[in-house]
Amino acid sequence: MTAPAGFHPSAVSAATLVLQADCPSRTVLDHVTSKWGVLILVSLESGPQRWSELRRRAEGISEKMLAQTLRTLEGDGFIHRDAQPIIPPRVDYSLTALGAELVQRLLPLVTWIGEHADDIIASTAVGPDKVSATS
Amino acid sequence: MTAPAGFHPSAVSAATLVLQADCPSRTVLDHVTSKWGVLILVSLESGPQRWSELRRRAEGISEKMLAQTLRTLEGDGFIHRDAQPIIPPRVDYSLTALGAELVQRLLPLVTWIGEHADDIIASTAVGPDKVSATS
DNA sequence: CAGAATCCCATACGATACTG
DNA sequence: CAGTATCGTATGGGATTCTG
Repeated sequence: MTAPAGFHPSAVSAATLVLQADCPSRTVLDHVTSKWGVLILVSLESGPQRWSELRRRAEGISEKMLAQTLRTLEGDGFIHRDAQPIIPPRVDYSLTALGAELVQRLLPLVTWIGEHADDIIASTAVGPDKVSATS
Repeated sequence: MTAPAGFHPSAVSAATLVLQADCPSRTVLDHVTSKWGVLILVSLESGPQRWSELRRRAEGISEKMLAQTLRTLEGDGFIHRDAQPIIPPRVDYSLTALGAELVQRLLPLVTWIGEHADDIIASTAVGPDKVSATS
């Protein structure tokens, strides 16, 4: 079907699947890379967390987007939702095995970005070469 | 508690930077994980490509978004733009050294998604799932 | 506390037309 | 060929309010 098993174990073939418009991987990628998807997943990497805790950790997220992102990620099987029928309610979110696998691929990315973001933003030269420096 | 004693402090801290609202890494992450950012970067992994070729490979992208995404990524220093002053124009885009580093962190992610997307989407149980209308 | 529902706006995005 | 400019729409997403 989509992943020819007989091909070389080259990572490229599976990676380029996402370039195809009709491929399911496009959808999953969109879910994960949605504005808050990565942040929620990365936050959960440090263990199960409650709603209020996630909301605090993913700085700036609104309740609406937290709920929406959590539901999408849960629908994809990345996140497990544990609602305890008590008053007041307590709901814990955690990574599923699948989610944990995903996050393992996410961490190198966000870590690298975290380490290089300063340089990248600092050198914001919105031009091919240095924009005419000092002229 | 946010500082688990038994973990590797370096890796965790850089990864969680992105959770902070004011952190530059948030901006870079948004650029990279923008709707078309990942696709452009992954596409360029297989070597320098012309405008028209990128447009063809990133299926579904509009000219506007191709231009916009390329400029943002170029501004971040991930992509190099080589415009040849000939008629008709020929412009080649390629990854910079920085961009290549980034893509190395992107490939495991998109590869993994490419390999698991079918399962993920297939089992899409979004709450009270609608009965599959095979008709 | 953990959400759902509603309102509403900003902008991301696509389609088209135009240009050097 | 490789864009830019303009326009219109869809949707993302924040603020607020309400509920069990």
